[in-house]
Amino acid sequence: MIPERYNPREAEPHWQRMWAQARVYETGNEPSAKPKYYVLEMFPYPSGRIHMGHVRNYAMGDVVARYHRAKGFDVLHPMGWDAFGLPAENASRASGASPAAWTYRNIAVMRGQLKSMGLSLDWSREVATCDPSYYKHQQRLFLDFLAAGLVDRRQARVNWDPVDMTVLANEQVVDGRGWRSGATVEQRELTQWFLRISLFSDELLAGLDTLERWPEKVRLMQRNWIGRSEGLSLRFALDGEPFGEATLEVYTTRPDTLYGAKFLAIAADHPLAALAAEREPALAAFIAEIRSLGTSVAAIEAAEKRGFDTGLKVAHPLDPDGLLPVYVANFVLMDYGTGAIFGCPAHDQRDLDFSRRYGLGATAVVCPEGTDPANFAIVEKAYDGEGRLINSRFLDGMTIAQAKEAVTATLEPRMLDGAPVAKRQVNYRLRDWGISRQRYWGCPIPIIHCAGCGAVPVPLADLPVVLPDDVSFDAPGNPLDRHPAWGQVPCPRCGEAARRETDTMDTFVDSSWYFLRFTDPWNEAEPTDEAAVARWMAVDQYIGGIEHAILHLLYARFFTRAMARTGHVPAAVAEPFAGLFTQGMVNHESYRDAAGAWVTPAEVRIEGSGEARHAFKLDGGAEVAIGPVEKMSKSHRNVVDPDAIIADYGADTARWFMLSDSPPERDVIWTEEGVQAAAKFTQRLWRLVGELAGLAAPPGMACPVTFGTEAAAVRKATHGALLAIGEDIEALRFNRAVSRVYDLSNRLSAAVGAIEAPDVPDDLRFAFREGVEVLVLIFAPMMPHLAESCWKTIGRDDLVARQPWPVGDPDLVKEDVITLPVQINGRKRADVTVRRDAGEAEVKAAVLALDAVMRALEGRPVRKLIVVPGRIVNVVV
RNA sequence: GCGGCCAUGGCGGAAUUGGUAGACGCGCUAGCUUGAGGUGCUAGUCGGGAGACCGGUGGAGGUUCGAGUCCUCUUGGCCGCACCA
Repeated sequence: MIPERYNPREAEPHWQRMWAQARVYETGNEPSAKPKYYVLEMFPYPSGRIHMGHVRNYAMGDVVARYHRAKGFDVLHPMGWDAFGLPAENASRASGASPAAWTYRNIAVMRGQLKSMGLSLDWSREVATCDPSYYKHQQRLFLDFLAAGLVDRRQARVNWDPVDMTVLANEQVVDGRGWRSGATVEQRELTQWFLRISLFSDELLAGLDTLERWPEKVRLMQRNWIGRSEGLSLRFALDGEPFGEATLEVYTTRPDTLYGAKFLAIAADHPLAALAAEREPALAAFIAEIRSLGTSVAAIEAAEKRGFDTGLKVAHPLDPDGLLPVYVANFVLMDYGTGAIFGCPAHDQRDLDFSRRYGLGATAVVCPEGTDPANFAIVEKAYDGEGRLINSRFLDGMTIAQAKEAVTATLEPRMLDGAPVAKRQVNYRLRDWGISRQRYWGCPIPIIHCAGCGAVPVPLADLPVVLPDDVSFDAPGNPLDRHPAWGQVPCPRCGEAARRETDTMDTFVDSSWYFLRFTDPWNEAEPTDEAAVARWMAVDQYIGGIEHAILHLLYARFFTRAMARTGHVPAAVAEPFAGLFTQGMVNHESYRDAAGAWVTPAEVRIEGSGEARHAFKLDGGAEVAIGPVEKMSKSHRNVVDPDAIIADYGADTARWFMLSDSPPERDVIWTEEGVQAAAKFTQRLWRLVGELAGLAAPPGMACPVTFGTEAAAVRKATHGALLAIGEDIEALRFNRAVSRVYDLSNRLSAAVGAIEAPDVPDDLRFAFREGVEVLVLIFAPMMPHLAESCWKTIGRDDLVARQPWPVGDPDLVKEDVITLPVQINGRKRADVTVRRDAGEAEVKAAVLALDAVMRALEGRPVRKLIVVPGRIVNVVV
């Protein structure tokens, strides 16, 4: 009988219905004796359709979820939508549909696509951040943060995106351009709401050390982003107290180089610069010029150190006779440290560049060990290495660390204008998080501005502040500002006419706590339920793209702490994500026609291979140039649509291919050959399982007492694969897990092929039953639909999705006799077969008796004989 | 500029974490089968050599009985931050 082909188009929807009916993937919050496991993939933005990156991300998460479910865990595996954001407004502007209608339509489409992937998600916990039932709680959190002092409202120079007409966080400015629009960012003064993440700088930094299951790369990026530095705040006496100012304060991490100071430099925005500019028009012009360059790409690339002498002088704190000039300089930042520095040209490259331009000199005060100070001169390159102090009076001969300590100890007790000259200070690069956005499609900030009472919180009973439906996008800027009625409300405190805050929150706020909401999404009264959070948090395995290494993950870590402080998260939950995995991208070849236009893979036919590989347009047959392999992107049109692949080959094939070959953290190249191979393998498994169904014992046969050679070999392969694949999945090495399935199917296939007699003995029939069940169960996390169909074929009438993970027996994998490689001088020259538990002496004797060893020795004596038990033997001649 | 990662057959990659380099897949070669909508099977596939054997993990050194794995230098590629005092 010719076995029928496996038809995923029929089987996949069938099993998806069966799973849904049996509600196998829904997880309640009622108490359970099982250990919990929370696996989460970064939730998608509902852009319209899922892409291959989603398929890869969710296939990985689903393997982890299904494996842990089989291992006996209570698994939480939810899904939702990061649904606020600019594209909805842009779509609205283009099509006229409201952002809400556009977003919910996209969610419906994408939910259907995710369901067609057969993911074991608990859809009963689905949330969308744009839904009032979600953002109501976010507004509550904002108000609680405000009451707890974690929110600030202040004037701030902000990054303004002139195309999107909105404020951007520092993190959203990439090379001086808006992360979304690509427009050159301008600086503007606006009143903004800030979340005071900088209060947690130290905690967020220290917490990184506890995140052992995070990639080192991500921890390092966050460490650098927080940017802790230890230094000294130093107050210089201003000569003659200009403008009534007695001192100028600078921040330095190198107080040891104080005797090398040649000048002070202040930022263009420094208050002293403004005062000096009032009496010096040329300085005012210089400041205006610096500001106009702002953070533009041109300014950063030019990177030329420029300054303007204010004419002010300060006294050197260790040399009262020495006066230093004060410059306004373009490379000094107002929002780091005190906005002022002292310049030591010999030991800082920027200071040296500046000094050389303005002829301020450079005195070396640190000399590398082993170099004669008399011959040590700084010309073009500043020296920032280790060494001993020179030209520094009482510091001479000290190491840098000793000199830092000596300067600090000398100046700390000294007073100047009623305050210590020096103060130890820790600085951070991390700034507070400006969350105000002048957009419609975001979470409204629940504040009412009253002329008499100021910024008044919306009473909790009035939440949510719901976005109005009737808005238009025919003018740039924020439609909420232009809405005739929405913003006009009475002040909750005095009852006078007042105005709603029309700014909405940065969408990164929405994604900073969704993983907490998933623990109890049904809770209408509170953002979270303490017991549910305690039960499910932390997320055991979080999976997503490396592009979120800093922003999203840092904000989520901050929110977890801020919510703990405001009573929404138990204090025991220190970190939100115990394990983090960042998966690679999905790449594809790109194609361009003769006119240079990008052509999609679906429009192309490939012929030949290697050098003779050519691509032709399906329509017309014209040859198209095969371009480099790069990230799938709309702009280069090198995208493959998951829907088309699932319709063609089935979800299991797409999932299997996404998990094959490339290690999950690395980029994978989507190829037609790869999909074909995956599709062929599904059919091969189907045929093999069909054959084994005819040869294997019925389910539940008692284990025979003894096994013959063939049956033992089958069992060895089965249990070997089972033990290995469990380790691979737990370590997220999906590519190796895939190769184990190939390997086991090859071995079972060979065993079937070796059968000669029509009567299969009982021991082998048992081994085949065990083998085929294990085979199906170990590929089930990756190809769950095929697994269900195979399970039925082998006479099981329950669901694979409900089966426990089988238990491997390590004893079956071991052999009674083992073959050890024998090296002579580190090179493999022979094999030796010994009993598994043979002692060292026995192994040595066996090795020395080998023909190959005697030949290789050629009568020379053995200098050393190393036996690594169970591994290898090395003969040193 | 500062910080980090990576380099293994024609290709994606594996290597029990210092112990037989190239598992598994793709591609390719040969043969058989099938015979028209994504076939299937068998054998081979790092290089040299008929062979025993010799060489081989970007390059050069080193540590070690033993190095793809550890150390130093070097070449190439990728990523993050970017005037942070």
